[in-house]
Amino acid sequence: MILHKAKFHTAIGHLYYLWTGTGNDPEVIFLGTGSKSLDNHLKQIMAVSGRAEAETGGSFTVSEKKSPLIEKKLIAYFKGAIKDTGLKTLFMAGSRFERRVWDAARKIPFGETSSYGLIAAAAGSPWAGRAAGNALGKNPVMIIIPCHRVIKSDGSCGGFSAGPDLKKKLLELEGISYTT
DNA sequence: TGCATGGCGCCGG
DNA sequence: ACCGGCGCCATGC
Repeated sequence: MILHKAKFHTAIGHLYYLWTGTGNDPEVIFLGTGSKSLDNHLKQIMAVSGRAEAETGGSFTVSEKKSPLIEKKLIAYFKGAIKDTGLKTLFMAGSRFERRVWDAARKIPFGETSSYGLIAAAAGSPWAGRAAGNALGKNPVMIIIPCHRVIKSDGSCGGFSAGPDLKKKLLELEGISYTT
């Protein structure tokens, strides 16, 4: 399996991503704000695959390569031209619970918010709001899975792995403001 | 197996 | 409104 990694500049700063597939039909494996976070995710993938490799014999090669389509969609999103990137994702790490949480968060529409408790319930564990927060902190594809739309049940903003300021910025792009 | 660690939630003071 | 405490739950070491 071939994994591509690349970096580009956007309205919210540099973004680093990892992807696979073809130019017309890319699958995003990771999207984040730091090269370090990308490398960490790559490590997790290797750790997970190390176990799978024993059975399948499969392996990876990683190379630097851009995806014009991925970059175009994200830039259009930041410009406000589209409300959904429509990009495909591929989870190569993460527990069952984490994947369920990510899938639940993906369904939150542009301009709307949900809460950690509600996401936990949607993931099948109604009282696991805290754990849902942990899982969202490991969201491998920010923006594509809009975990920034998950806020605290009391209406306050809550945390964000890439920094609370960026969370507010992403929400403001959708007409939701946190002046405080 | 146990224990600490979180992007939480709720109730008191 | 702002805390502190306590309960909650999935992970990692």
